[in-house]
Parts: sequence; structure tokens; C-alpha cells
Amino acid sequence: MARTLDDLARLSGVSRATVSRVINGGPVSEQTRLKVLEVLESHQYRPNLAARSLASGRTGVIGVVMHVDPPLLFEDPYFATLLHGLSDVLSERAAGMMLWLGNRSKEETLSRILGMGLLDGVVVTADMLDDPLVDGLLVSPLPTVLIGHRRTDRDASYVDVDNVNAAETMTRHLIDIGRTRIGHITGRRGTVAAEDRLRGYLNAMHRAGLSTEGLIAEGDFNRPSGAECAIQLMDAGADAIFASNDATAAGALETLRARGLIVPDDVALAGFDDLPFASELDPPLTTIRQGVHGQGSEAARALLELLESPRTPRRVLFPTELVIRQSTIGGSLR
Amino acid sequence: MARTLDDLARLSGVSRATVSRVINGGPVSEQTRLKVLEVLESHQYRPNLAARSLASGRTGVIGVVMHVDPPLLFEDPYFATLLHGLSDVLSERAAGMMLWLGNRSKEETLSRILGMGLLDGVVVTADMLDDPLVDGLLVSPLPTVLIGHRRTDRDASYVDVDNVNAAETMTRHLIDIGRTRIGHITGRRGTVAAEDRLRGYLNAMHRAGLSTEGLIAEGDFNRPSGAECAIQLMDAGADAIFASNDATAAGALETLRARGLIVPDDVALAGFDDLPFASELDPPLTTIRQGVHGQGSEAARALLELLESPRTPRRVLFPTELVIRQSTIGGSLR
DNA sequence: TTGTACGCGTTATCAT
DNA sequence: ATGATAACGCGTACAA
Repeated sequence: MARTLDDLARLSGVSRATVSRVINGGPVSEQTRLKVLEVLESHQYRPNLAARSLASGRTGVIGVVMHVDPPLLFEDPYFATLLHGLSDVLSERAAGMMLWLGNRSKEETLSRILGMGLLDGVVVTADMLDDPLVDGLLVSPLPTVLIGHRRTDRDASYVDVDNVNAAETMTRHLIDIGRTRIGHITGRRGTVAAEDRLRGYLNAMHRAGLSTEGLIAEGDFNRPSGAECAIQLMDAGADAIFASNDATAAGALETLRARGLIVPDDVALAGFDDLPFASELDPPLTTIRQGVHGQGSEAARALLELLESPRTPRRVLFPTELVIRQSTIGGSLR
Repeated sequence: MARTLDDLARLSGVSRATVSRVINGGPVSEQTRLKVLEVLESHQYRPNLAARSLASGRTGVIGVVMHVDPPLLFEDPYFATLLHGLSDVLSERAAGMMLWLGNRSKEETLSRILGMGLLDGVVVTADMLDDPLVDGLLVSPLPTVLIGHRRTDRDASYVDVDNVNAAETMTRHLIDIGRTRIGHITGRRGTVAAEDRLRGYLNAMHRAGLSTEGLIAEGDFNRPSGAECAIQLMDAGADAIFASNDATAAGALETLRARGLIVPDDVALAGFDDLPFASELDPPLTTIRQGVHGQGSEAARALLELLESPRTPRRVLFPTELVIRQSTIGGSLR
């Protein structure tokens, strides 16, 4: 079985260099090209990536870093969806992807990625305001695309959604339906998403001249925190709750139901993400839809383009969509 | 900044070979070892994997193949959990992992994996009875560990749970609580899990002398199919339903509730998997717990061991646990 | 258009 | 214990 370029060269009666040119598209006469191609097909030749990398510096392998807590990884289809979007694009235009999850410290993960040596580039989820992994990748020579970004990442390549704007839109929606004591359950403080959504909420409230005093409860993106924060907001007399994601909203819903409150009559409820379960809640949840799959595939495309022209950063801001369901505008039949 | 072995050799005043020995544990005098180590640390040296691969044939990179339909990938935490288990072990003992999902055909995926050239081994989920990807990997020179296996894979290395046995246990449980018309909702036919669980069900039923005529409904592991199959089984007069996984059981529960039937008084209900939501159903679901995370980490360990001694296949059959909840033994308060 | 020859960074073999 | 040196498989100037 022919395994190396040399083998094929011998079989084709040409030099190794010529075979290489056939494969990589150099100047070859049509006659020899066909001849070589035939030998090539019939022997199922696969170029050795390691050798190719050593000689050319490129491997077609890109790294994907999703340094998140395991619970988040399982509970939230976000990451699987993202992975799928990335994989869709990479699988047709690159040789493969390497994956790093959050099992080791960020510092160690960074060091391993940089030491890998055979990556063409990296896509990394940047969800924290302060993240040595992201910072390290950005200053490294490795072409990097962020999914989510911080204000300090303006020069970097990234794919993101406009959390501030989306949160403003949602808050305005709650104002539009006549609510005035609108509470917000934040996400985990220190994350970009939490801070930006909080900012959007504050923007809309202040612009409408509404007070937010006592109406901000600190959650952590998880369901239980939603339930707790809802108690706090109810005690503050809220007539609407904007939770920073769907999971927290689901938690809040438990509390409201336990108190015998009707959604949305007594309290309007809204989330963020539009995960599959959002439409199956009772009542179905008003929320913000963000195209997670699209973000993944777009990040992959951005990276591939970045590899072509390394000096031109790519920045993609994804649109979001306000999805109105019965948890805010439901006509209950009472 | 020192990048190559040669640079470090120069800085340490020794030869390239000696530095390599320090790194890979060859015979070096304690004196020079310390000296070299110091230079090594202070210069943050990272060996080039491509070069190492070319010279030694090993990279420390292993492939993970989960060729499943996207919907399954998102809805079911199974895969994220598996990935996490794999990653836990691999992240401390290997350089990294490459991931292939189901975006391309199995044939193409196979060809890409084999062409990669820099993988030390592969872990692949083998859920279908007929799978060219798995077959191709098994006959390839690439050390391979299966997660799940077929009867034809007896010589291969694999990690699996004893589906037949677990399904028997569950069916016996339903018999023990006095049910006689026990229906089974199968998984997607053609998958190992579906066939084995069906077999286990049949074993237990036949052993107890119970008829299964009209009591087997063909599902596909998804929730909607569970709801449909339940209708069929109710019409056949079932007093218990053993669904082939938790999602299908949840679907069946919808049907039962829609018909005003009480679980478990009118119909006992059981699932398989013990996913997080199983205990949150109303009533909480009796099911089979399988250590998915453990299967992932064990598969990784099996592969790493296989790399050490390639001629000795590893086979791990994971224990399962019958988790009894109110959907089968619940004392309702009527 | 084609072939020769060198280099990529490492491991492994052979002397010393 | 240490140091030359030959692979490993490929890409690519350069020469022909």
C-alpha cells in the first residue's frame, strides 16, 4: 500500500515534487496530472498532516475552546448548538477541530493550546469580563476569534450579539404593556452577558423615567437562583420580571406559581435565549431569540477568513429577535 | 524567545539530543538535567507536536467521534456528559482531543479521520447496528475504543452498559408490582440500545409467561413518538409502560394525562437513562440510571491503556441501577 | 514543465 | 552520559 509521496512518485514515474504539485495545485502538464491523479486515487493516498505542518506551517486544524463549568455544559443546549454551528462550517473547509473544555485551569489550558503547535487558529467563548485564557490567546500569535466579547476587545475578531440592545428592547416591551415596577434578575455578575443585559435594562428604565430601586436581584443564570430572586422582587412589589435568561425565568415561574400569582395578569415574565423549553412553559415564555447555531458557524467563517488575511479583524454583531408569548401578553380567561 | 530544541541546546551548552532526553526521560546526569531544566522553564519551551509526531509517530492527540443527528445532540445531555467524561481523563493524560460530529456522511467522516495522520487513537460512539464508520475504524490501524458495541464487536475494545440485563430488571420490577399487560415502547429500531432493551423486555416477559402480543410499539427515542406509542398501548389495554428512554416516557406521560389516567394507579410508567428531568416529572419517573460520565472517562482510560499494549483489547461493561420512583410504586392519595 | 535538494523540529540510533 | 547524525514526510526555492 502506497503511503508516502515518494511511493506515489515512484509508481507514477515522476518526482515527488510533481506529485506534490498535483495535490496542491502547482503548474503541471495536463498529461502528467491525469496520470498522477489516477495513481493517487487508486492508492487511497492520504497526506501526512504532521509532515505537511512541519513543511508549510499549516495543518487545517483549528482549536475550539469552551471553558465553562460542567453543569452549564450539560444543562444548556447553548454549547452543543454552538459546537454544531462551528462544526458545520469547519467540517467542510478545514481538516478538523480540537476541543478544550473546562477541566483544567484557564492558565493550564492556555499553555496547552499554545504548546500544541499544530493549530492554524482558535475560536474561544469569551463570557467573562476577566479571562486570562482569552487575554492570553489574544496576545498570542495564534489567529483568534471570540464568541462574545468585552469592551476591551475592540480590535479583536469576534462574533457576538448586542446584549445591551436586546435587553433594552425587552424592557421597553414590558413598559409598553403598561408595567412600571419592572424587576430584573441579573445573570452571574462578572460575565459579559449579565453586565450588558443589566445595562440594557437600566438604559430603558431610566429613559422611561422609571425607578429601579430594589428591583434588581442578583442571580447566576441558574434556575434555583431565579426562584430565589423572584421572591425578593415580589416582596419589592414588582409587576413584571425580566430574567437574564430562560433558565432563571423558569425558576422565577416556580415561585410565582407557588404564591398563586397569575402570569402575566399579576406579574409579567420574560426571559432571554429562547431555548426549546421556553415555548413549553406554562404560560409560554416571552424571550429574546439569538441564533446560537449561526453564531457558531459565523465564528468559524470569521476564523477561516482571518487565516487568509490575518491583518484584517472580523467583527460580526448578530441580530436578536423579540419573541412575544403569553407570559407577557397572555389574555388569561378569568 | 527560544522556540526550538536547538535554541535550548545552545543556551544550555549541551546537544539537542540531551535536551530531548531531559524532556522525555532518557539517561542524563543529575547535574546537566537540572541545568537544562532551568533553561527550559525560564524560556517556556513547548515542543512542536508536528515534529514530534513525524519523528516518533505519536502526538498525544486522540479523536472523538460522535456521529449523531443534530437534534439528538442538543436535546440529550447524554453527549455533553460523555464528552465531559472523556475530556476529564484525556485532559490530564493526553495533549488534546479532536472532535467529529455528524455533519458529513459517515463515509466521508471516516476518510477524514483516517487521513488525519496525527491521531494516536479514536473513541467512537457505536449506537447503530450497521455503521460503516465504526466498521471502518475497527479495521483501520488506528487503535479504537467503542462506546456501545454490537454483538459482532466481541474482539474490539469497548465500554458499554448491559442494556439487555437492565431492561430485564426493569420489566421484572413491573411484573413484581403486579402488572401483567406490560407494554414496551422501543427506541429507534436498528440501534443497539433499542434492540437490546427490547430483547431484555422480551426475555423477562417470556420467562414470566406473559404475552407481549400487541404490547410492543415502535418509537424512536423522541418525546413525540412516546406520546403516539402510548395511545397505541392504551388501546391494547396495557397496565404498565416501559419506555426505552426517559424522553419517550415523558411523551407517554402526556398522553396518559390527556386521557385522565392516573400514574401509577391506572398505568405504571418507567423510562431508561435517569436524565436530570426524570426526577422532576409528575410523578417522578422510575428509570434505569447509567453512569454516562463514567462511561466517557472509562472509554478514555481504555484507549490510553490500549495505546500502551495494543494487542490487549479492553472491555468494560458498566453497571446500571434501577431507580424506583413514584411512577411505578407511588401511593396516590385518592 | 519537471526534478534536485534543502529545511521544518523532533526522536532514535549509533558512536564515543 | 553525551554528541553527531540519520530518519520522519512534505513543501518549495532553485536549477535545469
